[in-house]
Amino acid sequence: MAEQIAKSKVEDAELVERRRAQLTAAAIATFSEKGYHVATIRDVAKRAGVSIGLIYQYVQDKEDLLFLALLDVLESYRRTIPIALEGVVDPLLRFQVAVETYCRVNAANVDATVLAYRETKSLRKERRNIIKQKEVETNEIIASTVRECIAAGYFVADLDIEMFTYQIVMLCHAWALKAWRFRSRMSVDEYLQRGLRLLYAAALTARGQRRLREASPRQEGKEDPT
Amino acid sequence: MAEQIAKSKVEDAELVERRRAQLTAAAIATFSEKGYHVATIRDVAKRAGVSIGLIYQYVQDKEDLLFLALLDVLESYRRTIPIALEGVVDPLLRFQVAVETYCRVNAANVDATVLAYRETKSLRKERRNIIKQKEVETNEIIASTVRECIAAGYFVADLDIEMFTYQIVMLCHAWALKAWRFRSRMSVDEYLQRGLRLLYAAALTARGQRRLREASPRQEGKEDPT
Amino acid sequence: MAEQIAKSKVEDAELVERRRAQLTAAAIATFSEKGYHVATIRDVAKRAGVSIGLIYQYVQDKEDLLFLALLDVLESYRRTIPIALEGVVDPLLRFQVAVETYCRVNAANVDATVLAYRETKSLRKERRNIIKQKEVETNEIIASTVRECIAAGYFVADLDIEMFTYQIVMLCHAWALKAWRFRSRMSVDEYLQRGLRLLYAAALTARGQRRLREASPRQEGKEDPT
Amino acid sequence: MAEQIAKSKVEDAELVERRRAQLTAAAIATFSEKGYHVATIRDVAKRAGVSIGLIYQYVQDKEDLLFLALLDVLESYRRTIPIALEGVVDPLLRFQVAVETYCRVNAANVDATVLAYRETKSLRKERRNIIKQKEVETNEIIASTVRECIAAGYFVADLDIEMFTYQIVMLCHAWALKAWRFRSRMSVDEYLQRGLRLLYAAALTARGQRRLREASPRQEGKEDPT
DNA sequence: CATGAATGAGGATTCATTCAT
DNA sequence: CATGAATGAATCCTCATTCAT
Repeated sequence: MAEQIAKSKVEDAELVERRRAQLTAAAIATFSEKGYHVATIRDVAKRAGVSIGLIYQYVQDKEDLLFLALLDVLESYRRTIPIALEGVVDPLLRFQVAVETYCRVNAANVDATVLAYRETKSLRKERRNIIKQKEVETNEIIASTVRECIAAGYFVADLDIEMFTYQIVMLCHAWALKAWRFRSRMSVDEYLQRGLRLLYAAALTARGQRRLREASPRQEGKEDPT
Repeated sequence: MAEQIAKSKVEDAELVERRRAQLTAAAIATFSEKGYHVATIRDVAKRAGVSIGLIYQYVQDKEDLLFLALLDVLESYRRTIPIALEGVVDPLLRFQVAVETYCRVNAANVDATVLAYRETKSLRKERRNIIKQKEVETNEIIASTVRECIAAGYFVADLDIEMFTYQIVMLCHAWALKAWRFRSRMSVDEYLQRGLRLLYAAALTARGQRRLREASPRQEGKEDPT
Repeated sequence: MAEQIAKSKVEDAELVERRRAQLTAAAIATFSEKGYHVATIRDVAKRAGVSIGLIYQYVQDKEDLLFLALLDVLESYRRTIPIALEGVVDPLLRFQVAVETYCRVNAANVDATVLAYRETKSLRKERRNIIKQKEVETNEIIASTVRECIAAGYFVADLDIEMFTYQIVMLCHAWALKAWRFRSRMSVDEYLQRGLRLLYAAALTARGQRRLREASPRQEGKEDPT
Repeated sequence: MAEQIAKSKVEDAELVERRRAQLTAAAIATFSEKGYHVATIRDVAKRAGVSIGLIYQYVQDKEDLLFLALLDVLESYRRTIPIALEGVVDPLLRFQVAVETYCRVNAANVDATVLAYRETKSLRKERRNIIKQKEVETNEIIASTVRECIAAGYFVADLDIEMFTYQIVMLCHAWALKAWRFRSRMSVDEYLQRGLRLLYAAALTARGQRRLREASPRQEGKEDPT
């Protein structure tokens, strides 16, 4: 959580929570739009509909705002993916749901993802590491579904799990990073399918392929888990 | 070239060339280290070993410096890859050399690549588009080797060329973007081999696999072409 | 008023009014002393006893300060002359009071008048025109008293009103512009009397001359209306 | 002369003369157009068609250029009026020719006159005094024709010579200073006639009036002496 | 003599942060 | 708690002046 780091001058914990959420949202929007350094505290205050002074009661400095913003993005993965996975038991399905959810959350927050790539370096080392740690944890959620698939014999036993997971993650990020190339020509879902098909080639066993064919129809029946 | 955009107050073309190169190098180093907005013109001047005023004789403003820096990175691909490909005829080898070169140039300029991801947005639209265009052109170099491999029957005929190329490119970029994760645990070459192996699975035909096995020994025998 | 043009970042209208007056006074003093371009914002801030940043909360840029300064001078005529004219009914007296007041306000703000002559050109065209317009309006106040004198038969019917008014105005301005010549040798009042005597020759009818002789004693009895 | 003040690094006196004239012309044009402080040495160099370095071989600093420019304007009166007066013997005619010439030179150099009003203060005191002295001398030329007119009985014996002369001078200057008001509505000659008519009222004796009527036809026959 | 590249002090302006209300 | 006026350090950029060629 953010509270470990940033101290607030306000006592009322519930209010702090609410205000911080408000400020974080404004920060993400503002920083994404203008970039962290170009955006001013005034901009954030205006967007949040509060005064400049108010901000400094819940946050120590401008960097806190950036930290809160970046943290929020990473948190949303941790919150969303497990929820989407609930009740899904088949390993291949779990893998698919995890990836799809990750990709969609990402697609729904393109600005925030780009922000993370642009401005993580603007944080002081200590906090940068926290962000990196969060990212590793998120990747781990996907990596674990990969491992399950191997255990279930859907993915080849000698799969390079680390690289495979990273390529999946980069595939999702690329949608945000290179949005200008893809967005006009295909939907996220289409993008993801085309990207995954290539990666499946390296991972799926014969059994996995069979499972995939059976599972596929289900895809259409499933509602957007975001 | 950069000259289409940035006008200099100095006449002597050869001097302009030299000074700009000097400034570009200093800009890449400085902006990479501190970030574009945090770095000051003074920083760049100091690094280049020149006065502040000198900079403004060759460049209109700070953004020009960023533009020059980003352009330089993209240009280095265009310069280097074709040179590395010279004399290489076998399509699969050409693909490999192109990718390796791309990856190595990238690895040799990690800072610059990261800079491109962070700061392209800091350019005004017009210039941002020039940068994007250059990137597309670079990707096209790789894409063309992919097409050659398909024509030669090394890669499957129904390969999703666009996605495949993009995944290759992102694989290379990821080395720079996520250096903190990989660099301590493997070399670039190892990284690239592991990453490529996954992607080859989707691309190689049986014939391509055979060709790859024959070609592989070459890898070890060949010197770094960068 | 100035508000039509310059926007302030501060809301409180009353405070804006007060601060602007403070800044305008400092600007007039500073710019008059050093000249607009030589004077620095720091100089103005110091003179006003405020911080540099404070200035930029009430003014958009340095030129705003100049505009405010020049406007203020012109405004002071519009404020002062009508007040001095209050209750004065005789046309010739009205003319005299108007001219004297104009001349005294001018003499009390020699610096500002000189500033206007020196720096009006430093304003961007739009604003320069506003200044010119104000000047025309001020002249018109005097011109109207001239017309009254003609109507009353004090001034000759075929008087070249425009030129006459302009010469009056220039006479007053010259006190400021050529202060170095006159100031050591005579008082403003004396200067004005000597200058007016020449111009009266062209304007007064016989009846006007008679009226002037009667009115003159009043001069001594009247207090300085500035 | 200017040489008393500004020292040149170049020996050849004739060349210095020529170069200075060239630079002075460029300085007047540039400073008039942009104002002394806004204009750059580069601007002047460009206008003169020489290098920046060249300027510093004939002039010590930027202020020298301003001094040279202002001096040149004043000089042109001293050169031109006596020439125009050559051969003119009648005092009233001499007065008229002097004033007309003054006014026309002034009108032909409106920019320079305005420049003098704007930037004389930008000179260091010592030089400012030289400029003032020149102005006094120029006025003296006109004042002397006034005195001649009094001696000849054309002007009233108790004429306030100083004020009268000054009003004449200001009348001429006003054409330059308030060009925006008059220029579109009348010619310089018309302007001068209308202005003079008012002032004549204070100066002319009955005899002077007669002389003026006789002399007037001359006006049309005389060519522009500028 | 002439050139113009190089220098760097100096000025306008911005904006994170504080604090009195 | 909330506000927003006030502060001033810090930055980009300009331009007079120098000096090597």
